[in-house]
Amino acid sequence: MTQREVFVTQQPLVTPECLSRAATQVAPDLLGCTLVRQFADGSQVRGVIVETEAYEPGDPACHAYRRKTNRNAVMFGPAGKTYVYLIYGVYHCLNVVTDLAGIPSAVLIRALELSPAPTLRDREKPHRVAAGPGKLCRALQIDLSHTNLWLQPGQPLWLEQRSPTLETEIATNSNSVIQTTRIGLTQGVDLPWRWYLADSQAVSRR
DNA sequence: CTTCCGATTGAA
DNA sequence: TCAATCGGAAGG
Repeated sequence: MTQREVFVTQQPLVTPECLSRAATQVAPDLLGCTLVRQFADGSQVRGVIVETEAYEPGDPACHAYRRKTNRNAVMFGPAGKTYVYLIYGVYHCLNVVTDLAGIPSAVLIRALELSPAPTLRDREKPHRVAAGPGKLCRALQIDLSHTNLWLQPGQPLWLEQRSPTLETEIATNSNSVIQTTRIGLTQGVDLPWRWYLADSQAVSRR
């Protein structure tokens, strides 16, 4: 019997320490990292993060801008947890909580390049299936039950660092990352707190 | 309690 | 340009 060994090169995890910095620092650093979704049966769907936005204290667009509520409470806690909310009663959005406890902030994951590309009977182009915060949550079956969870193996979601190849590319080529203003906001529209990988076809919008 | 609204998406 | 659809936040 011929059997081939399959070597899974798993990158180091993105740890709470790494995430315990300003959201505006973490957001660009998450580009190229992999979001892993593991289901109850052990199966996984992975996606490389290609677009992010930062939300910080003093930012009128931040859900924690006014006060601490039941919904945004997790943003006031330590870095490394999920913050999922429902938008327009239709879509869910996934955030990674950042910075020190007491500094409510988070990074919105806006788009993923799924691997392998989904083979759905979908009218959508495969590389666009997770091209948007609502779409990626739909693709990875993320809902309100996934808020306030630690991002670590054993949980439904966790983060892995960039591959050495991508790390080199991003570190070497200053044109590989684009920084612009955020999308869909009614407040804080001028803050340049959105980042995306220039080469990605999964970016929600340019 | 009532009213209003949104860090979206895709169809018209 | 605009509706869908609902949890949460604000106001009375």
